[in-house]
Amino acid sequence: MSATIKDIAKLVGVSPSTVSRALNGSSLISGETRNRIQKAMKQLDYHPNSLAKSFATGSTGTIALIIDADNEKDFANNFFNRSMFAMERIAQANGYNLLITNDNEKRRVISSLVYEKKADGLIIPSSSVNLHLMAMLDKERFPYVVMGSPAILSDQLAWVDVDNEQGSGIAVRHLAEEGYRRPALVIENEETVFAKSRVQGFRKAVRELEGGGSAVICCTPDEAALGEELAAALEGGRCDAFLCANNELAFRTLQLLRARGLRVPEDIGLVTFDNYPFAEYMDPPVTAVDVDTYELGRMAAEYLFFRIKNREQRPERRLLRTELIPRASSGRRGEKADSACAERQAGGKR
Amino acid sequence: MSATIKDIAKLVGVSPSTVSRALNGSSLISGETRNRIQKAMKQLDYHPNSLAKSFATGSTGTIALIIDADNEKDFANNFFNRSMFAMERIAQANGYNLLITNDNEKRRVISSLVYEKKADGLIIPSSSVNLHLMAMLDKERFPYVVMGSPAILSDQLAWVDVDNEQGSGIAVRHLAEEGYRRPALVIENEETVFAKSRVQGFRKAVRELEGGGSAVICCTPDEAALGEELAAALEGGRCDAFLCANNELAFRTLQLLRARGLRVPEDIGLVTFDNYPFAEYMDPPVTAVDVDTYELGRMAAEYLFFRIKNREQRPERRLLRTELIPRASSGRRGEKADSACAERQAGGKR
DNA sequence: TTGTAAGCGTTATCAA
DNA sequence: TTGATAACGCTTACAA
Repeated sequence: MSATIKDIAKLVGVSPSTVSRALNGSSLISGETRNRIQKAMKQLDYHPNSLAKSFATGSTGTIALIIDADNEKDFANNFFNRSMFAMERIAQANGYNLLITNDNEKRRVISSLVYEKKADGLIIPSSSVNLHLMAMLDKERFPYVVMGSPAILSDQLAWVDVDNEQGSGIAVRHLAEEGYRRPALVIENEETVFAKSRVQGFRKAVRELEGGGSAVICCTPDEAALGEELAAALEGGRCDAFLCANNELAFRTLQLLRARGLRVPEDIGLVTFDNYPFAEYMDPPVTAVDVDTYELGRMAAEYLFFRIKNREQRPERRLLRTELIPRASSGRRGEKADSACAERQAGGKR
Repeated sequence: MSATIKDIAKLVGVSPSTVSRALNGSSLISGETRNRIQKAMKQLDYHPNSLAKSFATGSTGTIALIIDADNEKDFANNFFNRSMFAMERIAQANGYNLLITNDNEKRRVISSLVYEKKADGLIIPSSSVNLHLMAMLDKERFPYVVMGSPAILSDQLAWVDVDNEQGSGIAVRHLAEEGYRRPALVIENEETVFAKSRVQGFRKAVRELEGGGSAVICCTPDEAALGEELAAALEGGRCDAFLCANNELAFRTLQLLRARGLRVPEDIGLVTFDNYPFAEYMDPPVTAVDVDTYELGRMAAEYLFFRIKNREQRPERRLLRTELIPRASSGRRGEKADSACAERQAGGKR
C-alpha cells in the first residue's frame, strides 16, 4: 500500500494535521517541521490521495466540457475541439482536470455531473442550452459557462461567444477596401441567433459603406438551390462579392462561380467565415473571417474559474472579436479601389 | 444540503447499509425494502455522492486520455481528436467519465494521474511512450493502453495501432488494378516505427505485383527538396504513381505535378494516406487510405476497460485494418489496365 | 506552532 | 435479509 499522511506523521513524530498543513502550504507551520515532513514524504514516496482530498474538501478538482454530438464527424468538426486545448491548459493552470462528456441523452449526463458532484463547473455548448437545464443549474447554484450563441437569449446567462456581428463587419469593409462594393451574404439559415448576428452585422456594415447599397442575402440550406440563389444575386451585376458562412458554402460557391466562367478574385470577390478546415487550400485560397478558437476556449475556461471562485457574481456575456486573414480570393486591391475606398482605409475602424 | 444515504435510511426505517445495497443492486435485499427505499430516494431527491463513493471504493470512475501537444494545432489536427468520441462513448457505456490531459511537462502530469489516483486507466499516445513511463506503469500495475506506434518496440506493451503495412498494401494493389504499375512512396521520414511499417508494406506489395518492379521511396522532410525527389522518381518513366504519407504531402505533390504539366489521373496516379483533412476537396479529389478513427478509439477504450477488469492479463498488440476510398486521382481503370492486371483483380487479396 | 478529534458519505465485514 | 460498525485518507475547528 502507498503511504498515507499518517505514515508521514508517525515517521516525523508529528500529528497528521501538521502533515496536512505542510501539504497545503499553510503559513502556520515552522520551516523546520515543514522540511522534516517534506524529507519524510520523499523517503516514503508519498503522494496525496486525491480521492480522499476531494471527499474531504467537497471539491472534485475537475471541470467538465459538454459536447453535443450525434456522431464522430460532429464531434471532430466541432469548433470546441480547437478550444479544448486552451481549456485543458487553463484547467491545469488552476490545478484542475478537464472532463469531456458527450450529452446525447437529453441532459441526463449533465444532471449526473451536477447532482453526483462529478465536476466543479461546466462549459456548455449553446446547442445544449434549454430552459430546464438552466433552471436546474440556477437552482443548484452550479457554476457554468455557455459557449456559442444559445437559441434562447437571456441576460441571466453566463456565456462567451464570437462577435459575429463584428465578423460580418470586417469582411464587408475588407471587400470594400479591395474594390468590391456590392457583397452578398451566403448563409444556410437565418433563424439561429448566431446567423442573426451575422446578418445584422452584414446589413449594418453595408449600410455604412460609402454610398452603401442594399444588402443581399442568399439564404438556403439546400445545396441544389444555392446555384439559383447565386444566379439571382449575380443578375445584372447586383453583386460583385460573396461572404459565405462557412468553408463548405465557400467551396460550393467557388465551384458554381467557376462553372459560370467567373474568375475569383478578378470578377468576383470571396470571403468565408471560419478559417477551417480548408479555406487555405482552396483554389484560389480563400480570405477568411477567423476566430481564434484557442482564445475562445481560454475565455470560457477563465470565466468558468472566475465563476467557481466568485459564486455570487451575476452572469454576463463576453464576446471575442474575429480577425480577417486576407488571401487571394479577395485580392483586387489597387485594381479597382477608388479614392473613396482609400480614404476609408485610412479612417476606418480597426 | 442534499440528502445522504443516512437520510434515506432514517426515513425508511432501515440502516444505511441496506440503503447502500439497494443503491448498488445487491441481490440480498427484499423487493419490498428496495421499493420503499427507491420511493424515499425520489421523495428526498437523493443523488449518490460520487466523491464519497470513489473514496470508499478506491475507484475514480474515470479514464484519462493523454494528449501530447505543444500547441493548439497539434491538438486539433491530432487524429486522437476523432477517436475521442468513441472513447467517450465507451467510457459512458462502462459508467465512466473521460478525462483529457495534455502532457507537455514530461510526464509530470501522467505521474500525478497515476500516483494521486485521479484515473483508473490511461490511454497514451505513442509519442508519450518512453522507458521511464512504462517502468512506472508496470511498477504501479496501472492499467494503460498505448495508441499508435511507439518509438520503442516491446512485447511488454499494451497497444492498439493502425495496420500501416496493410495500408500500403491496399494502396499499391489498388494502383495496380487501375493500371499504375510503378508506384513511389512519398514520405517525410523513414525512421519512425510507423513509417517503417508503411515502407515495409510498400516494398512487400510492390514485390508481389505481377512482374513487380523495384520500390521507389521519396523521402524528405524538406519542402524544397520534394520537387527534386519527385523529378528523380519521374525520370525516364521510373514511376507512374505516388502514394503520399499524408494530405499535405499529397497536396504539394499535386501542385508539383501540375507545374510539370502532368495530369492526374491520366498521366500519374495519386493516393494519400489519411482521408483528412482535405483529400476529398483537392482537385482532383484524392484517393485515400483511410483509417476508421472511431474504430481505433473504440478499440483503445475497450482494450483499456478489458485491462482494468483483467489486471493479470499480459499485454498484447491489436491492429486496425485500413480501408481504401477510391476517388478521381487514381481513376484510370479500364484505360490502361492490361490483362495481367485484370487477372490480378480477380485473384487478388482483399 | 502543534495536537486532538470530529466529520465528509459511502462501502464492506461481520454478526445477528 | 438486515444492522452495527469500522474503515477509506484527508481537512478543519477548536483546544492547547
